[in-house]
Amino acid sequence: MRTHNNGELRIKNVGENVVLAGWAAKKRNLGGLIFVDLRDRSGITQVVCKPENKNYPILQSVKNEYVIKVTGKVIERENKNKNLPTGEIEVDCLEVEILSEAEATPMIIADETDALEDIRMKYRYLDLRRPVMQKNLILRHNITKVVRNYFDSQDFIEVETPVFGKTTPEGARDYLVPSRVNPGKFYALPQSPQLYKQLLMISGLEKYYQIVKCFRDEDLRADRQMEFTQIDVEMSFVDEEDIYKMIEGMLQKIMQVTKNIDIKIPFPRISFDESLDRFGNDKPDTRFSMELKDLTAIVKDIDFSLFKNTIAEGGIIKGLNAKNAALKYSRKEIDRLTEEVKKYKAKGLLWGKFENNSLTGSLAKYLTPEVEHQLIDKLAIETGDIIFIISDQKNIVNASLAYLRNLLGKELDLADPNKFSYIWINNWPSFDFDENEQRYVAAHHPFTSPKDEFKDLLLTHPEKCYSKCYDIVLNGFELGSGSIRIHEQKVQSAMFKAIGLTEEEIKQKFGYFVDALKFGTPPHGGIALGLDRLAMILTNSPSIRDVIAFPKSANAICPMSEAPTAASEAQLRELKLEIKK
RNA sequence: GGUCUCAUGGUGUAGUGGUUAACAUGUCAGUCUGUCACACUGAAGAUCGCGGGUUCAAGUCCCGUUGAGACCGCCA
Repeated sequence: MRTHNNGELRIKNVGENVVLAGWAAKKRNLGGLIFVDLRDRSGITQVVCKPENKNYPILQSVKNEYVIKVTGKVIERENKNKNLPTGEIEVDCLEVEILSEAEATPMIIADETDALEDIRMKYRYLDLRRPVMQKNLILRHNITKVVRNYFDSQDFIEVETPVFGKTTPEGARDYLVPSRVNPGKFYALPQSPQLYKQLLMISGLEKYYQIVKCFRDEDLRADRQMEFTQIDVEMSFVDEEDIYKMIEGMLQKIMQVTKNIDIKIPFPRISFDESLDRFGNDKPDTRFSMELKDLTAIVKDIDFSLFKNTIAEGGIIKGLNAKNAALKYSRKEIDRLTEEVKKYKAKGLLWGKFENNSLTGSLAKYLTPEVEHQLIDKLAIETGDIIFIISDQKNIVNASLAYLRNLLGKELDLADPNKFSYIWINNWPSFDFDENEQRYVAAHHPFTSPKDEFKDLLLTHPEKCYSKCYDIVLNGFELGSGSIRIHEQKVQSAMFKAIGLTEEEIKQKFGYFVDALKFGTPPHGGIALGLDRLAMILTNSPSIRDVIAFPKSANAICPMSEAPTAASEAQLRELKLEIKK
């Protein structure tokens, strides 16, 4: 049908007869001369038509987003457009055929559309005509292409695992699918192919990967969808080092191909505890420093009831120093930040500016010269800096300061959007204590191997156990999470008991897996990386929705198709389900 | 489950309780032979999300409701 796409013609093609097709992105009718910007996935070529051409009236009738086919000759432009790759040439039209007409679109089809997200989602097919969206999807495609090539070159096998599976008790809420053939019973959609991939290791596949859809029935966010894609990896006869190396190699390739950036490997690594200590959370944005400092020891003796009470109740006092930001943060701005940290249950935000060699601000009057000195030293305060301090229970201090750190990073332009800063967070605690359920739950999942020295403490001192678990973090986003798995039946059984499962429950929920462990299990481990998040970060998109072709809204609704919809009575009858009144 | 924000021509916004709801863009008609955000002239296009209330008077204030978004909880 066509001889060229709309992005490829150059000055060297002048004189060639070509056939182009695409959407009329823009028509400029000068009266005696018509220009049409013909757009397809590859770009835009300008078509020109003069009144003496017999097709002039046809082109006159063409409107935005009509699909047309143009036969013509490549000519050099009188006025060149440097902003367009094809800007040195244009196609002098000989024949025009309207392939399909278009109504006026509800949104402008251009990178800089003015439509808000709900309109973009409702007319997603039009939104996806925008070059910027196509670029996002193409980058995503390039990631998966690199992933497949990389793992293939490393002797991995891609294996597909079932979508209809068994409900998993730990972790996120499952999506349930009623079974018509087995009335009253339900499949669960996988939150991850965790057990399948471990079974594949037991089967002796040794190196598995899969680019796989996963499902979680939890509330959505800008970086979370109910269905999402993971790069899922599992390897046998490996330790943590082997996994780090393999994944670093993959990410290095991805950065080369998609961003033309050579990232340094190995990535830095810090422990979970260190991350919490220095950044307040387990997913630090390491593009900038501005680390948190524990000030409890320094300020413990000053006469300030807030600090005294905090310490008496077992809390801590931490702070950070925003270099050179004193001028940017007026009283009003500080009040705004105070409101922001309240989201994370901080009751207030102490601050201080360094002026004329002394600290001013909400903290100043409580400080002795001695303590002031130590503070200045600890936070490396210089003229023009502003410090923020929060005094509360440890988890509140960390959560709110971590949030404040990210917020300041954004507002002070410390987080360079063109920088990509990977870091491993490892050495995680094996368990969290669930206050609601009053029991220990697996911090990662119950198949994560404890560090060797803690294997015997699972049942006696779960709070002391650390695991062979690691997260890969990029620019403050948790990109992936993995672990060396438990391959010894004894340890697995201790782990299940530690999280409060009875023999009965273990058998009922994980019986098939426990059985499998009996028959010769290689040491194995793996990781799963969020493809959507990676694509989101690499395209500098504000939302994961910008790298998913047809995403759901925050209320788990497809704004285009309006799914989910009510089921018909007949459908429910077949499933032997009650109709919701 | 909770907190907050938003809803006004197709799209994006403005709109001190008071006349005919304003602007940009898009659409339509016309003029125009070198535009590329073409330019210029003109026109059409809104029961101000929905329901109730306060008031002489509501796009504006109040209550409810629906939808959208951000965040907390939840979720790796």
